Amino acid sequence: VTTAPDRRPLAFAGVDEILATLRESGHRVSAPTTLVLEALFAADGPISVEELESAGLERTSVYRNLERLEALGVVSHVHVGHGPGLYALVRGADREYLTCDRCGRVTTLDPAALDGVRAVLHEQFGHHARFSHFPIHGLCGRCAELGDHEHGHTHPH
Amino acid sequence: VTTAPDRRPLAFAGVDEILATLRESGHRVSAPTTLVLEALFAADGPISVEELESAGLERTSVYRNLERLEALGVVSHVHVGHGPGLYALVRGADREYLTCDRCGRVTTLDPAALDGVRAVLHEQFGHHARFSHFPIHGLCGRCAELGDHEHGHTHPH
DNA sequence: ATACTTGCAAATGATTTGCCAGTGT
DNA sequence: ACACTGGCAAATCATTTGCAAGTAT
Repeated sequence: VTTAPDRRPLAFAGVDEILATLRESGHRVSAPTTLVLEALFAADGPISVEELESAGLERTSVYRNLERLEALGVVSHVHVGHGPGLYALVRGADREYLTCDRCGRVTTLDPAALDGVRAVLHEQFGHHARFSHFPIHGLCGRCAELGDHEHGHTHPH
Repeated sequence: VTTAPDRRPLAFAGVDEILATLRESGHRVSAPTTLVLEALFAADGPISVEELESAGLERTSVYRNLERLEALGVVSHVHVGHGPGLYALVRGADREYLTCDRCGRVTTLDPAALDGVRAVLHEQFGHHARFSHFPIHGLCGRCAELGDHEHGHTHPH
């Protein structure tokens, strides 16, 4: 990744805080920038560029703002199944994800919640697992109960 | 050519066994089909369509054969990082994968090897994890030792 | 003989890039 | 003013699809 200036935990209570921080850091704030942040702030989980577009934005502009905000550590994205990337605000620390291949639900977790899993993987394979960019896939409890039969998978192909 | 008496569904010792099984099941075997299977058989891990093409095949034909073979349970594919899908022969049971975001190495595991991880996830979240189609990402021991510094990631973006 | 496959071209979907006009500071 | 940003078109990349011609059984 490219530059990484000030690594302070861009945490905040609202979009205004982020905008102020950005300006103070010498970054420009345009209408799309504000709208993207507001949409991300309003969302209760990672959302797609398509959803951001519906806020009345140009797709390219959304991508460029997300890219910029991600480089600044304000935004991050996850790859869920075969779908497009899903973006979310980085609130304090990186979040990690669990997703269901059948119902598509994405569960956001505090990294500490997966320390147990990480420990097992490190012990067994010396692997340092991270589930913030590529989540843990599988079936959530509810969907698993509906039988292991073939149903309307969200992740075919 | 060996005779493989005990294996289950479409397990086998060589490409000839697979071809025979396919024909017996009423499927057609063409040159591309044979070449794709031979390339997959020769590979020691999941490989890309690009690599299969270098065996002198049409890209579209490779995709269609893989799709067909996958539907028959003979082939499966994994999504590693941001790269293209990687295909491998299904030898007996599904394999699961671990991959390093920095060096790109893909480690193939017997599903049982991840039962410990699966147990923790099931206990904590009621989640039934599967790492056969979407592997566990992170850093392998070797790459992690090289420091958590920013280097040549294979999974930027 | 006939249904299934191939090969090539064109379509799709997600994301990126080029370029020039517009604008935040 | 001037560098950074937005908008729009065109380019990539991986993968899929349409269709005419070829072929396995």
